[in-house]
Amino acid sequence: MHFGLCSSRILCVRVCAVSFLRVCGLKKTVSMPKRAKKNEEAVEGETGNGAEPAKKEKKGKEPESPILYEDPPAKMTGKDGRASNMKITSWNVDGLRAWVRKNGLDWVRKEDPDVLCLQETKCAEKALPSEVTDMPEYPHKYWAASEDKEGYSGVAMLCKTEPLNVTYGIGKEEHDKEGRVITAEFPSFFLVTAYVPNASRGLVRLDYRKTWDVDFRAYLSGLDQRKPLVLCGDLNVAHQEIDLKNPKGNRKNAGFTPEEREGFTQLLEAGFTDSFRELYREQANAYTFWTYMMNARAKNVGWRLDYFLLSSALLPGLCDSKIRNTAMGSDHCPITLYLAV
Amino acid sequence: MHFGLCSSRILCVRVCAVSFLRVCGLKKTVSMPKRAKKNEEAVEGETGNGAEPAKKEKKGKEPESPILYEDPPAKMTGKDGRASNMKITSWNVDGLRAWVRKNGLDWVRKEDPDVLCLQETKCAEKALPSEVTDMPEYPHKYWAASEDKEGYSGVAMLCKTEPLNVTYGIGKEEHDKEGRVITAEFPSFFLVTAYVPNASRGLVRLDYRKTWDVDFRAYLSGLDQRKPLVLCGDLNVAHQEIDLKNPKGNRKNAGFTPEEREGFTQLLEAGFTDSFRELYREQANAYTFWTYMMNARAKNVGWRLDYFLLSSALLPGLCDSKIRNTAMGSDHCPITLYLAV
DNA sequence: CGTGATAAG
DNA sequence: CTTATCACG
Repeated sequence: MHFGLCSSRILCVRVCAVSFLRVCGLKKTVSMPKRAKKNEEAVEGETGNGAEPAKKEKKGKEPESPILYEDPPAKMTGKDGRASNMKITSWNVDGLRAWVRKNGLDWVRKEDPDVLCLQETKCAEKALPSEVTDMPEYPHKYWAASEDKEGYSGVAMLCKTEPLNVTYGIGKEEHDKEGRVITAEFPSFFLVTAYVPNASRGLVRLDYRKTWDVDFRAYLSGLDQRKPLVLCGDLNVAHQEIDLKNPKGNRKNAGFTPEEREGFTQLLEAGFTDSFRELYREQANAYTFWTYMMNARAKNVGWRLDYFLLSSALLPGLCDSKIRNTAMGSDHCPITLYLAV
Repeated sequence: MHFGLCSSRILCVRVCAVSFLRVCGLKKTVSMPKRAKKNEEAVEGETGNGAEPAKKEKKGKEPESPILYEDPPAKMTGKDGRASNMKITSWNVDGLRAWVRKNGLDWVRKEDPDVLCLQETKCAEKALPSEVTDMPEYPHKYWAASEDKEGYSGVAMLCKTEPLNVTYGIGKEEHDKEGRVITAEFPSFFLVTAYVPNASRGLVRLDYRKTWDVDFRAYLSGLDQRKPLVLCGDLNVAHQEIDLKNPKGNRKNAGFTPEEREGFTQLLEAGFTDSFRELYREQANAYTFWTYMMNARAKNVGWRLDYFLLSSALLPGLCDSKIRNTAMGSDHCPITLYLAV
């Protein structure tokens, strides 16, 4: 086989074909080492949260395999000195049944959070595997599934202690048929887990997403007036350039359009804080999602799409916000919040 | 867990749910040995064709794992003493691409027939794997695919020597849109390979099947008047009780209804001979299909659905008709005909 | 149970 | 690439 004159056209075709799958920045390589090798920068990165610090100067090619660290231990006290007494994990599992088969629950048992929030369960309640429904560690379990499309979307919340109250959706008919939001009220805060609608390939659902962003923000602000809140989940947007490997190539792709990024900015302006970015201001290469295609995860060509956002009243109790990028079982990794409440 | 009073209802539900999937005669067992163990009858069976001889007297429970033999060598001469000079293999591959992944072609290369007929290829011509389209052993390849339903039905014929002529379908518009028949003309005979329409669960397509049987028989008779023929493929019927493990339970199921069996009988009455049954009159437990469900193949709970039928003029040259029940890669096994032409 | 198609990410 | 669903067997 030879390429010759038409190689640039072939490249173009490839880029077009995959450009909405969040693989921008990836080049198909003949072979890749499965395990990333350490480099000097990697060692420096220990201060951070499972990824290298931002490079001071971008020169030449990026390394093919930015390292994925073992998490350093979490900080267990807040700014105000209080000790963490609430541990929350959020994970987009990309199909709960497949994730259970891939032993995602083993990781959960080791992590042992007080509350486990799951997104993209893609599973009707009656089809839930017994391994999950039986879990005695979490006696209080809440499920939301898509009403129309079977096996689409869906979120869950598993709690060690019983919430005061649990509600589903955001109180607007047009948004509440896809099993995207569960809100649990605890004594001192609301916990909201969300799977925000994807703008989709060709941005065919971007208009809907903009409506969602407005209504969802209003919902959160309403809650926030009653009690401070934690929002976690797959917010389906990388906020800034630092939040994805290839910002340049993805400005017109779902998850990094100006509209979606602006939506996130407005959420922050409404009084919520991106806990990870609050603690790790400069941390680059810290992602929570990698497309399954093109070996993206091995090369750490990823996106930070999963977040813990906090009401300002909870900030003094923020202990740590971790990206658990070694946990496998989905195209997203879990994130964990340590909070003193 | 306990069953108690409702166990018979549970059984009923299971039977109803699977009764059209040709699993009748199967009981779900907690564990089954993967490899069948030999028994006295099995050793006797060496005379036959990969299965035990019919039991003289049925008493008590049937063995759970009738053995699957290695084929004894084929007889290589016909009744008239001529040596076999034409070897034909027929295999319902249940998805050619999956079958290639499961190394079906390795078996084919070892078997090395002069003509290879495949059914249920479920593959458009442009999607054929190169492993098949490249095969230099078979320079003459013919493909028929379903016109409307992508990935449905489809047959193929691969030949070492070029046929005089090749035609598709049976010359009736209403039957020829599903890629079910290829006819190749060789100097001294026609070779027809067919994937006969399944009557389907609930027998929803039994009426159509009856029309098919009439028209297909007329087509074959027309050919037979010009030149003797070999018909091979998945005829989607077990002719007699000996041709499936559980005749009693399947009389109302697709593949063993009186109508389908009668269609086969009329084919024989039109002058064609079931080559396997001609040579192995009493051979029981000789099947070519086992449902993937309930470990049916390990227990040899199967059906004989694949055949070589011969015009009477070819009978003197019939050397052997073999069921290759150790070949894996599909829910059907291949069959091979040795002929002197 | 398992194949292929299709939708979705 | 990988998860779901569905039709078909």
